[in-house]
Amino acid sequence: MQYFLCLAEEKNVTRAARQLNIVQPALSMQISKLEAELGQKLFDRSVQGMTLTSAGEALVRLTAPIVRDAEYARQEMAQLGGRISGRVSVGLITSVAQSTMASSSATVASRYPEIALSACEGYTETLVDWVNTGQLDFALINVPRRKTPLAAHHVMDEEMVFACRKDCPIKPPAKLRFDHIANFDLVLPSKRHGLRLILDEHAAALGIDLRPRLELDTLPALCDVIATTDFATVLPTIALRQSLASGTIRAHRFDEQRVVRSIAWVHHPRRTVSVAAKAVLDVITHDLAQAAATAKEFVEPALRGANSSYRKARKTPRRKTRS
Amino acid sequence: MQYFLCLAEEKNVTRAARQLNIVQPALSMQISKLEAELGQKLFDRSVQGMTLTSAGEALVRLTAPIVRDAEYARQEMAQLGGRISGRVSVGLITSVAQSTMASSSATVASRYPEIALSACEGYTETLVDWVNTGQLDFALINVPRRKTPLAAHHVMDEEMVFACRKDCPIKPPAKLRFDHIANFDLVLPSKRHGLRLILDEHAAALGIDLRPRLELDTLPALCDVIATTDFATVLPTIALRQSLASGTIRAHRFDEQRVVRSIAWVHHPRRTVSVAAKAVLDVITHDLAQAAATAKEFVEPALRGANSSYRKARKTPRRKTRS
DNA sequence: CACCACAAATAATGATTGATTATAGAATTC
DNA sequence: GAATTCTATAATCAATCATTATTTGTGGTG
Repeated sequence: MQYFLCLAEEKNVTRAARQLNIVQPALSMQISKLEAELGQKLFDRSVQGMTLTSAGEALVRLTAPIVRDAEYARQEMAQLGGRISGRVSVGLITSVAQSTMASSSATVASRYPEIALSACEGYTETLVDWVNTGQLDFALINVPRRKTPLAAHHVMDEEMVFACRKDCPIKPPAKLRFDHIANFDLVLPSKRHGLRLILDEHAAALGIDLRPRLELDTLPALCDVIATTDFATVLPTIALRQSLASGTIRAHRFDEQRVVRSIAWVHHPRRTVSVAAKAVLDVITHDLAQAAATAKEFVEPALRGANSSYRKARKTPRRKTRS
Repeated sequence: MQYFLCLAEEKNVTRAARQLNIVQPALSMQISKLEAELGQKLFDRSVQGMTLTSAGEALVRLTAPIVRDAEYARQEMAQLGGRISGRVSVGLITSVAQSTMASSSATVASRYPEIALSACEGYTETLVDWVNTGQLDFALINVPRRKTPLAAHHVMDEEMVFACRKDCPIKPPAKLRFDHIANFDLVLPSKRHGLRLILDEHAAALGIDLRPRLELDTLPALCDVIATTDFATVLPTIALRQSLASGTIRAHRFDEQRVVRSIAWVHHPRRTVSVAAKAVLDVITHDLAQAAATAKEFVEPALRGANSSYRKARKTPRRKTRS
């Protein structure tokens, strides 16, 4: 039924199927089955797609409220939350885990005492794997360039910034370009890391060859290296948040040739996400947005507009320490 | 979801499951799965059944309109009928087939030109089998004493009456009892026939032993024998309709120890009946009721009350000849 | 207290559904 | 006329759901 409505909107089996996270023949079959069951044609087939017959239009009118009600019911039940329970296991890429889990796990524990949460950290690729096999209910990952078989939902975009020690001898120029980083000794995540892949791709597109002197996958360690040596790095802001807040390092936004990484949450396309899992997701994304917002305040040059003055207003931003 | 609402009403898994044409563990599993998905208990389990929690009540309020709308949508789509199409194959016990198919097939053909109808005749038992294997969309059968695995819906009850030649030498008494039939030479359907089973059971309950001199399963032939010889029989009225209308035989209602057979339509419990099939079913049941009504007019003694005078009003009832 | 009766839950197996890959057919477009 | 784009069909494979058989738990009864 969902299928039918989606197709009715898209008027194109292939596209609708993609949107529904299934393959085209599956949709074709379901639709023809539906038509057989109702004993009437719902679509007029043409080469530029499928268009509703009058019967199809009638069915849209009849079924639209149903899915609307169903969606509403789901949400209502989720909000009935005091008693939400269940086992929820999530996977997070390290940057997300580092910046959210301390606070998020506490929030979940207090707000949903009957949820048993299990969070694990891992590389995008392995997390996708865990989700696929059902070991994880969902995962927050870097959007992979390659198609995954999972249902993905965008969470946020985040800029990757240059970072080095506070009093680094080599000062980055005011208008920092990505290719300037060749002048620094770099410490970066290994190739197994999604962030590194993004950097490599970006560099390759600009004809640069990234050759870090050091490769480190554990972010706290990496930050520590930055803070205590003259190494520099390029990381998303939230990964640097702790160190930025403590004032040991500083971060510079690129003026052009910006690098952006996107975070998405993924789940098994044909397994419904429990309300408990959704609740956990909400908590984490909320904390993640929070973390990103505060982290962004430390990056130089300050963003133009309201944000900038806002940042200047408080030199020592408080941060939630809820763990 | 249907399951949930049904259980909410019944408050008893076993009974609800029976009503849903599934077995008890199936329902148990589905419900607990639903609870896991929503992360909250929907029922309080006790020994005298299951009672809704507040969350369960909330879900009832939320889902009841959905199934209502869905049911409404089904019906609407069915009524949008001009264009109903599809292949429909039905099975009918002989008595029903004889009295309806001539007219019903014509009606279906004219009213639903895009339905391809295939009707077959058979014994209750074999028809049930065909339905089970999916060779038939549904069947009209005698309600079997044994449980079938099919979903059954009552269609009509019908009296079985004594019948013999118009000028039979042995006149049946005014107040006919079932055990009187032992005085006649009987021709009855064979033991393979559902009607015969009903008669045998009825006879056994009364301590009578039915020993027909002749066994015939083809109803027209049987009627012919009745009309042309001194044999007598006991059959449901509609099976005798043709011969009664032509005046060659006469039928007598039993005064006591009545025999009633029930007709039901059955379909695969987990296969949805297409609207085309439903349309065909409607036509057949309508014609069947019609046939039963006209057939009843010929049976003696006339029924008391309104019916009786109605019958007397027209000695030569017209009958639809639509074939 | 053992025993039975009844209701629901669990486990193992089996059938049906639905998704997937691969492929074919029909209609445009270049 | 080859390539592209869209939908439909066929065969295979996985997951869901239902079934039978069995177990657990609770209350009534001799």
